[in-house]
Amino acid sequence: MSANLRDVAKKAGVSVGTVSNVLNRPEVVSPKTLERVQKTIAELGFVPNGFARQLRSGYSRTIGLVVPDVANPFFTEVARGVEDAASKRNYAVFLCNSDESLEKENKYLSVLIQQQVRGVLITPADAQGHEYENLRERGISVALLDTETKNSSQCSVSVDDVRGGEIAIEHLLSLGHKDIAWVTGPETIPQIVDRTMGVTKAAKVGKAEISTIRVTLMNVAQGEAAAKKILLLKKMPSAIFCANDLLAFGVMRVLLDAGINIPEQVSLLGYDDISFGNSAAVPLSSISQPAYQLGVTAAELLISECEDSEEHAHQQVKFQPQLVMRASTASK
Amino acid sequence: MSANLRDVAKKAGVSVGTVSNVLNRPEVVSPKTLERVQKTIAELGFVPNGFARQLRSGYSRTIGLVVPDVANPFFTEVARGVEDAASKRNYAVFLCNSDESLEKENKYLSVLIQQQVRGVLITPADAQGHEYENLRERGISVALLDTETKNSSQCSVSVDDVRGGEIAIEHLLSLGHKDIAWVTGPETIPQIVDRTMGVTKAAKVGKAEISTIRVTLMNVAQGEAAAKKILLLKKMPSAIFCANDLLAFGVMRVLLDAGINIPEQVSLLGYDDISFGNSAAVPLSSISQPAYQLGVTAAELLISECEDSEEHAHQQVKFQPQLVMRASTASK
DNA sequence: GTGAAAGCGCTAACAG
DNA sequence: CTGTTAGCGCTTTCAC
Repeated sequence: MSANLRDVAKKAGVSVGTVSNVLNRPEVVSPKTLERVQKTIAELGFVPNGFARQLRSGYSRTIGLVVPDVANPFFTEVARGVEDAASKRNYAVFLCNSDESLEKENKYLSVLIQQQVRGVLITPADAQGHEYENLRERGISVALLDTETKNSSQCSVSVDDVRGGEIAIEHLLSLGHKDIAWVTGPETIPQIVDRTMGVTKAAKVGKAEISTIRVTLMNVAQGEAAAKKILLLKKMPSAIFCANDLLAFGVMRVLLDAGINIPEQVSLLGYDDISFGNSAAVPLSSISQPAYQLGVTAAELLISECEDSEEHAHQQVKFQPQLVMRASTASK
Repeated sequence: MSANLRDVAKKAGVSVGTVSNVLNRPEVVSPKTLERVQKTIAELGFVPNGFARQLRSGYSRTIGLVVPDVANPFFTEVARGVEDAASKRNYAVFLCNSDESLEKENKYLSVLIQQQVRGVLITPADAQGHEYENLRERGISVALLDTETKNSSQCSVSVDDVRGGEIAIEHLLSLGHKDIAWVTGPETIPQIVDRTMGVTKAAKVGKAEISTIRVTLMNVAQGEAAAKKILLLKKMPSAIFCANDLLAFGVMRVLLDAGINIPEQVSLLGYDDISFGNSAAVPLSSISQPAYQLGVTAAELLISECEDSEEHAHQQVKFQPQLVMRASTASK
């Protein structure tokens, strides 16, 4: 088995306390001893046992990241941001996919409690009350990711989804579109609720007519299904706005296959601006969100809360979405 | 703070040993005591401290997953597979991105040792010796992911990359292409070495001429750079084979922008068959790998090794790649 | 069937 | 500056 603190101490001819000091407060150890102990540590390939350390100190250096699905490029980017920022602060990240199911979310939360994570970054599966009191009671910090919080007793990092919905419709309106299909996901998802609110608001102002096509999952296949429904409508809309880019890709495929030109016959607008949008059959116009930055900011906020919960002031950071115009939207 | 074993014991009027028994071997506890203790546990919302438990028992229920970059859709799929399979067995997964750097890989490995993971699933950053003796010495199981191992003392789950390279060239040869550009990554990456071997082998058999364009990272931007180099060649190849789909997307973009038709003027073939290939400007022909399945299989193998290292027989699982023909390759 | 007690490996007082 | 020591919360003999 591998070496432990006592082995190092014995071999270096010092006490365990000194070795512990070398590890945790090297500045209080004399240079000579420091060097000798460090050499021994290297020789033995000693790595401190995290459990024991954490058991003693009461704190781990791990955080949990709970997202609906890392396979969605938006969340993949977010996850990379979280991971990079956490790693910079020497934290390790547990990755959990909730698949937008409350049940899976709870299961993972309980796993994370057992693993004694220091904090949790979560994109809630459900629009309702994200209190996570059971975590807080245990001293686990929680920050909301890509979701805004109403109460100011927790941190959140989000993108203004209401504004995103607005921007999208305003863009389509500016191109002369008044008859717009809104391909959207389950109303249980907070982001969907907000974007819909923005859509409705902008449509009212601009006197546009919105027909809603609701799907159960936000992926390419469901986008294809949605497009098939649109093709059956008595009157084709002149523009289609999708709640994310994956849906838009699915819609694009089916429309092109049906011989409908984009953007000549129908304008198509996505959401998330995932990097592949650029390489699509028709480069996809989209609403861009700073995904990587979102992850970085959230991780930094969470870790700062973990490390000095006294000093820490909860923040609600809100990024602004941006319209990225490519080839898939055009004047009517 | 939250309740611990002693609190439960005191409240229930029993000893800590008994509470521990309730938790771990309920069958040895008398029904009456059992019920009383369980009620107390529920009342106090007691969740055992994982550290202490693991410190004592010596084993955690966590594994580490080290991949070059989760943002690459291929590895995202793999990661989902790993996560799903691990979660089914009640393991939590640490996610680490090595960015194809040995230094980062080592840093993460040391973090994982500290976290006392039970096993590690790794796609090595470097083609050379993946022994990971320092992990094994510590009783941490290691399985290679998307990389074949030479020695039979460890598990590996991989896809036949030599064959993949061959299939690709054979496909292009069958379409009449004899002058092929091979856009590839660093030779330090095992997958690259193997695919190149397959390419070379098939080219020799088919008497094709291969010109190699090497890039440092396997992403879209580098694909664009490679395409610019190809445009400067005195003689354009009639087909381009890229070491992954991201490179191919970059190449596609630049060629289309330069007014070159795909596949009429140049055939383009990718590798990985990521799901967006379908939605690309020209639907991308590619070599498909069972990414999700790869992740699931690797996680199951690793966990089975962790749980009974006595019984466990090391396995080298090798999946076969498959040609997926779409619109980007055609007869010369 | 239950309780007492010895650590797992480490950190953080506290003495010296 | 270094050594000694008491636990962190739990599991696991070993008595009773």
